[in-house]
Amino acid sequence: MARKATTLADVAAAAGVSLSTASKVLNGTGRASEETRARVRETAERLDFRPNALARSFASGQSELVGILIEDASEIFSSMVLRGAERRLAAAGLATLILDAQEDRRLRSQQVRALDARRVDAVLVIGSGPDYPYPSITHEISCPVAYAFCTSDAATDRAFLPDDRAAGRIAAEHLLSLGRTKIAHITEGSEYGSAERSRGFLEALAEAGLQPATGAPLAGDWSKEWGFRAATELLDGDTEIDAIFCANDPIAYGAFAALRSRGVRVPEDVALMGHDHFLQEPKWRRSEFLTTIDPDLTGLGSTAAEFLIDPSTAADTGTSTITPTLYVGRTTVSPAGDAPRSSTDDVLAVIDHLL
Amino acid sequence: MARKATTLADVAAAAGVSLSTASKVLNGTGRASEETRARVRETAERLDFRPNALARSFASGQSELVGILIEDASEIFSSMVLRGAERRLAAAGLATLILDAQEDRRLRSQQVRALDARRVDAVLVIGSGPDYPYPSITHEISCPVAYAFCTSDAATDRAFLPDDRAAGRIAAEHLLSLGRTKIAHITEGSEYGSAERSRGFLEALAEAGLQPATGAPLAGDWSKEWGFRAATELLDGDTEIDAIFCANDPIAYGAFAALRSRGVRVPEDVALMGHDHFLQEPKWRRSEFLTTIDPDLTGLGSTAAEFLIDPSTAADTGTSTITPTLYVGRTTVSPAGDAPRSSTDDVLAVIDHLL
DNA sequence: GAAAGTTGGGAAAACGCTTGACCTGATTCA
DNA sequence: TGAATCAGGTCAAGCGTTTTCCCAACTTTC
Repeated sequence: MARKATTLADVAAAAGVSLSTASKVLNGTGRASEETRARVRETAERLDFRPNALARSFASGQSELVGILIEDASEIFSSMVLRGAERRLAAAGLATLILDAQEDRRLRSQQVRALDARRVDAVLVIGSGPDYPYPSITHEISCPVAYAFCTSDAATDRAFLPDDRAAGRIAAEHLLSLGRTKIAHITEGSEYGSAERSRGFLEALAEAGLQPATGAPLAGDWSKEWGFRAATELLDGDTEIDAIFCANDPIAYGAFAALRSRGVRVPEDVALMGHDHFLQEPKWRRSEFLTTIDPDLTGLGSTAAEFLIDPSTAADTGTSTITPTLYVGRTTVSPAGDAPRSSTDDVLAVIDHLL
Repeated sequence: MARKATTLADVAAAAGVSLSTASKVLNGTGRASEETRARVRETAERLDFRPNALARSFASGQSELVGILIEDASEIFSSMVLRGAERRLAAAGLATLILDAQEDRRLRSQQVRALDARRVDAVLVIGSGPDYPYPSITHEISCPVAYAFCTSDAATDRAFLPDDRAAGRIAAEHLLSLGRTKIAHITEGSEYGSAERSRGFLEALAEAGLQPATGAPLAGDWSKEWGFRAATELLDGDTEIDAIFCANDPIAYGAFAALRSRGVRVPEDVALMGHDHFLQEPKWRRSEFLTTIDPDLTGLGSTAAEFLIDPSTAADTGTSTITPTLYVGRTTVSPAGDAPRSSTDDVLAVIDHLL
């Protein structure tokens, strides 16, 4: 500990130049002969000069710090956005100050003040999804603000959202491209939630002159239990189906269990797909089992970060969306030829036994 | 944006006092009459004075920022430690600067310099577990450093680890308390890894005059596949067992699948337990299915943070351990009375964790 | 009623760096 | 040859606080 830090003044003195010259050389601003540059650099190195970032920030008015206001960092979706943003910012040499509001309004405004006090260069707000507009903080702080995974309640704020509608379309197009036509849709039923996803799905279906096998989507909640129940009822009913699009992965897993328990072959008899893809993260959970759609939340995070780093990369106002990606797994397309059975197959066997 | 910030000087002038008086009042240092205090405070309030934290830090030498150096924030164990630490620090009004080294040595030392440059008040290193000693950075930076979820390679550094030995003991004691005596132990086999956990387990067993049913623990890796395989072999062999302690939860889930696939009842025929408990986080994954031991990694994080906030709370050198907690689930104790227990629940649990 | 203490408050020196104005000598241009 | 240009540097003014002295005016104390 306690090693009296060497200051720029020390370096300047040791190198026989003025303070300002030393500063300019080390920052690459201003002019200096090649010789002087070298001497200053070498001296700084030799003296193990570590610029005091506090002083620098203070003097230059740039903290090289960006604040991230997140509603709930332990929530899986937000945390993916966070990760994407962090990486991008780190790559740009910006440190991040992450404040978790834990859904507490009072805390939130305190935190805005704290970020303002620390003179962060920019703020990224990570919300709880498209359905929860964030109270705009753009005017409470004097730096650029972007909203990721939420909109702000001020329409002119810069926001980034996943393209849920596209996700729905992609799902429909994938299933249609496989020749499936009797497609069921198990979704969540609140007014918001999966609405856009379903809308996109229905649109694409309609463009192909189709509608869900059940007429309307089956609406419940986001749980695997609901998936299990819905699929079971579907099988017990008399609508014939050859595919199911579930609004999220848990529902799809539940549906899968139901299908298998009735001896329905997936994907041969019924193709199954979900949406989220995060169950396959991190590495230890990776699998190529379920066909699903990845809203690319980390991409969303990095895009939002990119905007803050260099606002010219995007329109500086309004909301833009991130295009999702389809991940094809074994629940819509059978492995080619006699692909080696994975240990997952064992599990499937187990499930069969259990029921 | 751009609201020209009001400075302390503005406040002082408006309140008709000197700069220093204003500063003292607002910080509660120095002396001032009650009347002056009130006036200054009121003026600051009225002018919406937001102290420039950068300047303050610069002047006072205290950044009110603690750096967190984490090896891999996307790794579940470290991230729990991180969460615990963050919460504790936030509660103490300290912001955290989180740097993810992503297991890159060069990056790591850059990051240490970055933290030093920013004059953080303390640094918390979050490692990758007891088996990966972290190269001590204590002398590369002039502030207190604590190591959480790892030791440093300098014995005198302050480190915090989970008490793996105690975890093993607790497991044994739980199973013994249930009257089980033919207990198998499926663990991971590297030299380090689960060694302490197993040691504690074997010790406690020995104290009861027992040893594992199989004589020695079954050693493999950390995967559910290994759990499945080991349990299968166990059932195929001729050692009789009435309980299995698995070194982690994935192994336990694999073992569960194997047991169920053979029609073995859990817990009636064989009691099963694991270790980790994190699969049950976050909320949407919570379940009380598997009996397991929680190493209390968030507690570890907050304890380490506590140490940095107030070093007097603990010895200021050496390693200390965090006591784990037992969570009793349905794999060792049947639900009381005739609680409904559909096998569907089990299946869903399996799907959830294995696929 | 003088010495000693206490209380309220101010002046000014850091803190370490950035930055723009300015200076000097050499080179170029007309 | 004189003016204009330019490279290479230096000077000094901030930046917004904290903090260390120091002072004046009261209060006690003996």
